[in-house]
Amino acid sequence: MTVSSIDQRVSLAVSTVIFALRPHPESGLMTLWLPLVRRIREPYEGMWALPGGPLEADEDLVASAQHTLERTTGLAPHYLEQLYAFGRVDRSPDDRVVSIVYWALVRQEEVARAVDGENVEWFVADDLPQLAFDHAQIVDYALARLRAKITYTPIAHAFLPPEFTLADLRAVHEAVLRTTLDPANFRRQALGTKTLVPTGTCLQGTSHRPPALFRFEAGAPSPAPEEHR
Amino acid sequence: MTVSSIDQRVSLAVSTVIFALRPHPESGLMTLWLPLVRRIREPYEGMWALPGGPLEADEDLVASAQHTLERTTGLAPHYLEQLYAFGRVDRSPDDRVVSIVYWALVRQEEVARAVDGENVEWFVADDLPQLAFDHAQIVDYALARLRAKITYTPIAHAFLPPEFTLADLRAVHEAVLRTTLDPANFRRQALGTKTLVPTGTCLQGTSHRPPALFRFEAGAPSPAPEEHR
DNA sequence: TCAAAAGTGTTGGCACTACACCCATGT
DNA sequence: ACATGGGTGTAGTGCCAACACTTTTGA
Repeated sequence: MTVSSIDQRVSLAVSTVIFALRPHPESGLMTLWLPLVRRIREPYEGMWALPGGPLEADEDLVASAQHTLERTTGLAPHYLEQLYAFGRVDRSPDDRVVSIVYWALVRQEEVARAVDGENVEWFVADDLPQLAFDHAQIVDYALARLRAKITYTPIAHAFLPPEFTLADLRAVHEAVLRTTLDPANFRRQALGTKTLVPTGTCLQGTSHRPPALFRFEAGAPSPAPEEHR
Repeated sequence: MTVSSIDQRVSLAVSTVIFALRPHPESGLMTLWLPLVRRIREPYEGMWALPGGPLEADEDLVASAQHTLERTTGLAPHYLEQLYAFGRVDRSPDDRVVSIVYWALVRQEEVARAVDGENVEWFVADDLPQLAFDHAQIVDYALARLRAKITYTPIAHAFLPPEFTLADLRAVHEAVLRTTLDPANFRRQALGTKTLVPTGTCLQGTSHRPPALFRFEAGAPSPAPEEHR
C-alpha cells in the first residue's frame, strides 16, 4: 500500500445538531426543526450539512459547540450535550476528519431571524434533504437520543420560556415524541419529578379556567462529565 | 495573547477502560478490575494511566480501541462501546490532546498472563492509585456507565463463557453492582428479557440440584452508531 | 348557560419485592 | 437423612394508563 500525497494527519471538527420547535408548514402542528448550512466548497459543495468547524487549539469542546451555535442561530443554548464522536476512516472523501458532535436545544422565539439568511436554513427534522458526509446518520442518532432522553429527564423546559403552564410542557413532549399524551397523567408525572415549582400566579385571558404557571428548578445534575458551563 | 512556541495542533488519542472480574485480594469476593499502564515519559512519568495511543490516520476509532486492547490484554473484547470524548484544554500540560475513550468488557480467564508484565498491571477498579491526566474522572464515569447499563441491557454475559448458569449471571450482576440480589426475582427478570436460550443441558457435579445452562442470544441491537464490528 | 381546558379521583393491570415452599443432587 | 442451592408459587405494594368527574374561567 502506497502512502498517498494526502495529508497524513487526522483533523478534528466539532459539529452541533441544533433543535428548535416551530409549527409544521402543512399540518401546523408543532414539530422539531434544525438549521443546516450549505457547503460552499468541496467535498459535497452545495449540499446541506450540520453547522460546525475545526476545533481550535485553545478552545474547549463545549466552547466550540457554543461558538457554532452562536454563529448559526445568534444565541446561547438552553441545553447542550455531547452526542457522540464519529470517526470512520471513509466518512469524508480524501481527508480524515473525526467529528465530535453535540446536540442542543434552543427556543425558536429567540432565534435571530437575521442570521437565517445566506447559507443557513431551517428544516423539519424528520424531513431533511440529502445531507453531506454521514450527517444524516448523525441527525437520526441525535433525534433518537432526544426522544429517549425527554422521557426520563426534564429537558423539555429548554424549549420553553422561564415560566410556562403544564399544557405548554405537555405540548413540547407531544411535539418531540409525535404523540398525544393524557393531560391528567402527564400532570401527575411531571409534578412527580419535583423539578417544577409553582410560581403562584396563573396565566390570564384564556377563555377557560386559568392554568397555573411553573418555573423549572434544577434537580440533581447528570453524571455527564465536563459539561459544567 | 501571544502565540506560544508550543505545538498549535490538536492531537487525538483513543484510550480504553478495560473491565474484568476477578476475586478481591482480601475479601475474596468478585470485583471489577482494570489494567493500567505505567507512563514511561513526561508528563506524569512513572504514574499509572489508561491504555491508549494516538489515532492513526488509516484506523477507525473502534479499531484503535481494539488494538489498544489487544496490546494490553492480548485479546479481543466481548463488549466495546464509546464512552465519551474528553477535550478540556488543560487536561494535559503543555500540549493539547483530545481523547476519545472507549470502555470494554473482557473475560478474566482469557487474559494472557504474559502480557501482565513490565508496564501493565491490573488494579481493583474502586481502589486505584493516583492516575495521570483526568483519567480518574474518566474511570469514574466508565464505572457509572457500566453500573447503569448492566441494569437495563444484557451486557453481563460479556464477562461469562458462552454457556453459563443463572447463578453465574447473577454473580456478575452482584459483583458489578456490589449488592446481593434475590435469586428468584433475578431469574424471572433475566428470563423476561428474552435474551437467554436454554441449552437443554445442565451443569453436573454440584453437590446440589444441577442448574440449567443458558446461552446468550442477541436481541434487538442498540441504536448506537458505528459500532458494527 | 355553555364550551373548553384545568385539575382531581378512581379503577384495573402490570411489574417488582419479599419470602414461603418444593425439587434434585452429592455427601 | 440432610445440607445446598435450583427453581416455582404467591401475597403485598407501588406505578401507570384510562377515563369519569368536578372546577373555573370567557363568551
